[in-house]
Amino acid sequence: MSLEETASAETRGSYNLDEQVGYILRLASQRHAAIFQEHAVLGLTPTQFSALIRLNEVRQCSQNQLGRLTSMDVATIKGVVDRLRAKELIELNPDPNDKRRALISLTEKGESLIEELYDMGHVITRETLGPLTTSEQKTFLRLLKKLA
Amino acid sequence: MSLEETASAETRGSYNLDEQVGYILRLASQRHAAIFQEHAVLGLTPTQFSALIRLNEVRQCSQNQLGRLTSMDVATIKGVVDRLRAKELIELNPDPNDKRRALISLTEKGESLIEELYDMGHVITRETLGPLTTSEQKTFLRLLKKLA
DNA sequence: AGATTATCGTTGGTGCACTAACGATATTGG
DNA sequence: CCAATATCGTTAGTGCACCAACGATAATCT
Repeated sequence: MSLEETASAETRGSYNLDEQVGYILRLASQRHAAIFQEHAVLGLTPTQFSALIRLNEVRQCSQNQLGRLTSMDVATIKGVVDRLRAKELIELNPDPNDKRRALISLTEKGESLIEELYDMGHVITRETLGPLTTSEQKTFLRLLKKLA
Repeated sequence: MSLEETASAETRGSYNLDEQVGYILRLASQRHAAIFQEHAVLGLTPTQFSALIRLNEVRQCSQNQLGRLTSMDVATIKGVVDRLRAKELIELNPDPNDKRRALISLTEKGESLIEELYDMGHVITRETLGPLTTSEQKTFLRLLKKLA
């Protein structure tokens, strides 16, 4: 990076973008996404990962329920479910009690992946929080949760 | 939300999604995005906001430079620049010394918006960090920056 | 000077995230 | 019982974020 492109410390204005929580939050998310991608199996994305983990917890639920369990919009969870189905990690069956719903569950292939996902998650978390000491990590997670 | 949809604390598996930094980071980003949108003028998005602030700092630069200054991919900054141009907040002029480049700068309309953007940014930051005490906010920002 | 290498901006593709509207089905309340 | 309301999943649109490939232009290095 050339000198002129180093972020200038407020040469103009009384505002430092580099100190704004929203801006830094985006940078941290970008870094985490990159780390995730490095370790991801089957090209799984963070949202796909979350959906699989939740599905393993609840065993079975509708699409919109899964969205709420993972904090995804109905439109977002639809795309995620579509892609997980394409990867044959989940399957949809009609709900006998509600013709609107489809019950989603893990396939055998999905089931057999869970343990590996746990390991993957731990590695990613460890690497993401790597720049912090153990005690800083605890503090950070505690405060971050308050903002979620 | 019905009881069945309350996130279950690891009924299965040795993994708690709700404690993973990536997952919480996504939630916090979602919350910040919602707060931003509430206060945004002209339908500005966080990335558009960042680009305007940086442009006001450097006065003039190329599209890719602006991308680097705001940590955006070349493809991403292109879309942001396109939309800011459509809003007539920035303008592009050919660089006399480099036929590949276009020099980007704020328009008068963009210029006149900056002070308002500073105010807007402060309000958004304050509300986003609202759940934390002042001392927690400092700690949080310090640790978050380490992860960016 | 000429070939290699780098940078500039564009395009197409994928995925996440939200809004809004829609038809179908369920639930609720008078 | 029937009308109003709610929920389910789908679709279309916008925007951010990344990758990969591309032609054009610049810079570098024999």
